Amino acid sequence: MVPAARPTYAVIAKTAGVSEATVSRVLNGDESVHPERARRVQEAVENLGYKKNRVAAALASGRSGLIAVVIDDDLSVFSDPFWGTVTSGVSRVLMENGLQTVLMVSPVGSVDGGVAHYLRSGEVDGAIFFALHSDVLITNLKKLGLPLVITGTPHSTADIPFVDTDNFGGAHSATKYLMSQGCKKVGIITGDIGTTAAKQRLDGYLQAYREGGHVPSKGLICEGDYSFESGKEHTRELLATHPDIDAIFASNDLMALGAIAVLEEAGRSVPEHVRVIGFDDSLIAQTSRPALTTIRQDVVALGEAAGTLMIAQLNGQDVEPIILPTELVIRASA
Amino acid sequence: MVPAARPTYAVIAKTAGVSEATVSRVLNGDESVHPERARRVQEAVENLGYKKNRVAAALASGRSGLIAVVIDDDLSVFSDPFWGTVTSGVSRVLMENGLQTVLMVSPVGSVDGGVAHYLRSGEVDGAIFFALHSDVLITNLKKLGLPLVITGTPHSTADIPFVDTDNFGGAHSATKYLMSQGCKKVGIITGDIGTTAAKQRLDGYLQAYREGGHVPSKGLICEGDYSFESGKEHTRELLATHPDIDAIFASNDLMALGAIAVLEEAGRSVPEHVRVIGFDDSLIAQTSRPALTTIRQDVVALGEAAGTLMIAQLNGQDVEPIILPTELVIRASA
DNA sequence: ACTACCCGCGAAACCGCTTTCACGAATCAT
DNA sequence: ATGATTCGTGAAAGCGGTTTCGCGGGTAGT
Repeated sequence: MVPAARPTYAVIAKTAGVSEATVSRVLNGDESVHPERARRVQEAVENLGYKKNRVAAALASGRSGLIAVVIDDDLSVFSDPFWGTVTSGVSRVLMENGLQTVLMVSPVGSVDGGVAHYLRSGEVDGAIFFALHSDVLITNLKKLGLPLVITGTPHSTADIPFVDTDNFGGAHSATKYLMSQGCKKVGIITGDIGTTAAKQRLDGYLQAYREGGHVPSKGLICEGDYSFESGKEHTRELLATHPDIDAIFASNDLMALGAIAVLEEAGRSVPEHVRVIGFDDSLIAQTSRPALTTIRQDVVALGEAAGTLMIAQLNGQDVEPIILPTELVIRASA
Repeated sequence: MVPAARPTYAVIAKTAGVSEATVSRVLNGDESVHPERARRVQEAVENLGYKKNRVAAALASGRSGLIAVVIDDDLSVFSDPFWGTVTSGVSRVLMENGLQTVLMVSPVGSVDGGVAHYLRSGEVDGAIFFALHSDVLITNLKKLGLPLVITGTPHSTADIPFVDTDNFGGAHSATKYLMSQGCKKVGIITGDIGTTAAKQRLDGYLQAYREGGHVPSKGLICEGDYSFESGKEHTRELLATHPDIDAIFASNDLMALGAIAVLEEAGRSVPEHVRVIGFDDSLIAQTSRPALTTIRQDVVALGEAAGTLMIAQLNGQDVEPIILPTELVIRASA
């Protein structure tokens, strides 16, 4: 026996004794259908176990119900739990709203690459991008009228909706805290300065420094790349140029661990001689020894915010960027 | 000026001077079209910048070009980079084959939940599942004829294609190695025994023990849950019941770090007094101090294998499970 | 030379849902 | 009472491809 083919509007309409148009109205929440007939349709749907064919609906309506999440695989997709976590937050919110998440892990650089084509082709109703080095693709897509959300602050704030962690505030409070603990020479290891997040964290650090009435010597600022190795390397550098350094603020936890490793190798104990503070509050912050003092950012919430912003746009609402607060988590390293 | 609407078959056909049917043939690689006409079509496609509407194609052909990746968010989706990494591997392979990845992060338990419905509704051409506690949903879906791939070994090996790391082999070689270093009392902290991976790793450990001519005392086997805390807890337990323990094999790196933390707190240095070995070779294995000796599994490859298996099925090929080898990575902890 | 095939190609049906349009009935204003 | 609106509803035209079916012409078989 062939499994009963999935029912279509035709049979729903017949068993409910209405037209297909009415079925469509009921199933799309059109209020203008007489309650009694609506009930009959609902009933037929129940009894037949009807499930709408989204593909057909998509073709007819021009809305696919798919949202692309675009991740540039140039950078640290692998091994960095950050993106996966954000994405799951996004996905959950979208699902609750009847939308599906289409994952695109691909080099995004080119404005004419496969991704760009795909997005332009109208098969998705919107796209959520993860921090990019360049905005050209974005502004380009924006012209198409495709709803967009950026996770991370875009370079040009050309009114593209975005969500981000309060990088500036987090870095500011980290630095402030170090100073309040009596540190005089606070080094910073930034992330790739091409990213706005790294830039903002640097700015927060500088601002805190200024508020303390000082200006950090140029040499206290190192540009890292978020990797463990770069944390180690720049800590060695800092140690060489500033033997009297008494604190290091690393722009992520991984580099902070690198810093701690080098410091202890060099016989400086953490936090007694040098305090170290990270950023993210990722898993490794909790498991390292000494446990890492760090700035917590809520990554799942970031994803959810991105999803929310997308939904809002699809509903035609005006949207404002969302900046999520950070929290200083004091553990053993500072 | 309105942006030129995307061209359809109608205009391609007209400019190429052929019928829409022929356009379709050319665009789907049907060999039976006269080369000359095919060329004309290709040309028209080029000139007009035509891009096929996948939604329409999906409706007409019944193939959506979408593959679902289903992740049960009951377990450790957040904070565990594993799933994200596998997924990116999957995504890349699928993309190379013109397929898109639809992410579904959702409680999967129920056979009638939203996910099950979605999969049944024929909007995806296949589904890739991540390790589940139960197989009922799977066998259920299999009846539908939906191509399936499981990442992780299913409980019933009811010929569902799956990909997995060689858990048994990895655990076996880890334990063997510890013994070869002279360890006599090797404890194991397993993962949740409800998962086949945890079970297999335990089996590998037991097998190695047996080959060494001994049988581990019951008390040397602890069931953890892959968390840092559980690594700590069970290590305390082991220390209490077996003060003379000289090695611990943890079923993942995170628990291994927990073990090290407790051991050093208790004054046992690693690896001098107690050797510790983990599983995964995740980022934390490299950054911990002492750096963790561990069993490496290639997580990206796992995802790629899953993608490959899916493609093979879609092409109607017979598929065999894929088991990826592991590698012992010797660092400082053992 | 005549029938039997095969091959390349176009016409048209079709996939299942959405949406426009127009119609008849009911409601309202004058 | 009459014309103007409004309202619920169904018929039908898409949405943009895919695929079946059959036709005409060329090739092969006898």
